[in-house]
Amino acid sequence: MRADAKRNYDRLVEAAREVFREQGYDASLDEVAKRAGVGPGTLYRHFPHRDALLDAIMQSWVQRVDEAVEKTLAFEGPPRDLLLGWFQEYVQLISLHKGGPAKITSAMGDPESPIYHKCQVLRGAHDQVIAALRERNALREDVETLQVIRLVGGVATVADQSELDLAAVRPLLEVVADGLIKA
Amino acid sequence: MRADAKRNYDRLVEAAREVFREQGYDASLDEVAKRAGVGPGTLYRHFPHRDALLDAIMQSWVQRVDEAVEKTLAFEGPPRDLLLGWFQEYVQLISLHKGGPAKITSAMGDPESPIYHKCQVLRGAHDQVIAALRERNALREDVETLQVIRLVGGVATVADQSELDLAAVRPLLEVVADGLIKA
DNA sequence: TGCTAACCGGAGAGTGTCTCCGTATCGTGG
DNA sequence: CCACGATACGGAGACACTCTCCGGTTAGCA
Repeated sequence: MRADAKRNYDRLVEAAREVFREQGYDASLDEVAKRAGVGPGTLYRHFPHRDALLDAIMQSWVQRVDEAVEKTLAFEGPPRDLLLGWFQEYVQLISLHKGGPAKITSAMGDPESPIYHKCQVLRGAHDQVIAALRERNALREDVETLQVIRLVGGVATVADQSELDLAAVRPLLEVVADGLIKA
Repeated sequence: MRADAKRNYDRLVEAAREVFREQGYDASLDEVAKRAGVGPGTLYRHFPHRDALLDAIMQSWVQRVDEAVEKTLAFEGPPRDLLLGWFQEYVQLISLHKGGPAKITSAMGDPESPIYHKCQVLRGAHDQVIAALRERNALREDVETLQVIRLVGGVATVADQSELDLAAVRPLLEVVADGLIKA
């Protein structure tokens, strides 16, 4: 890759991160190009479609996801609180910009999605947390990872679209957690 | 209202119902106008924005919602099954076309939304079902109607966006119901 | 039948997406 | 150090969608 190409690539990712955070995932891509100081042609050569840009942005997630999992697994309290804590981390992770939760949650179960592979990191994270709870025999037996992801993703999506704050989201997550924890 | 105006109004609503069902709530409004056999100007005079069209479409809901509530309240079995049955009715009601669940769920808590008042019918329906369960002392005390709506709306939204069938949605609703029913 | 308020619908401005291709730049091999 | 080919740049523009404005038309009443 030529030096100028790499420079523009990096600028575009950075600009996209900014614009998406400010205006949501529906923001104009020309705006992204403009802010990166390049023409639209350059943007579309590097990133054939919107999702490719999202994919690049999500690179930096991996580390943060790992940290969140580690923190969760180190938790010593009751299983319900562990699960609840993880849910809150997860909701924050996927709520980086407007439209994110919906995008990610639906990509999670769609191997055709351009960001499917990135989402598998999140799925693996869930697997680890769920496995830890199973070890303590705290979880209902018939639930699958994908179901948990969809439940929490649903809450995050609603929260995103209704612009709910953490205080409003928490009781929703509690209900989900209570429904998952063994009675 | 002049006869020709009413005729066009009705045609537009019917066309919108068709187009939204086929292509989702994001479909082109010019397409709706074309299918109704009128110009875009006529469409936008009758319906200043997309939501106004949705509002008109939702007119026919009221009756169906009432029927669903009645059916639910007549149910004699255990509270969990009553709640689950209602959830399924509700998800079907708001999943008339792609994008519907998200739209409705976020409008539910936003008095500024053009379809807010229509949504209050749905809210009233939830209130009735929840009141019935409270009477049986079957529900957790600290939950509010809006929270229940958001939880089920979240599941419906995810189902809509991931194109899940009823079989995939049911276990998700079960978790929510279990989290709401008194232990 | 004739009048007028109400309605119709197409042209077009504004915005966003995405492509094509002439031009500019990089970086290597001579 | 320079020249040249490969690579990348970016703006013009085709296309799609939303929404408005206004000249022409029509319904319905007197």
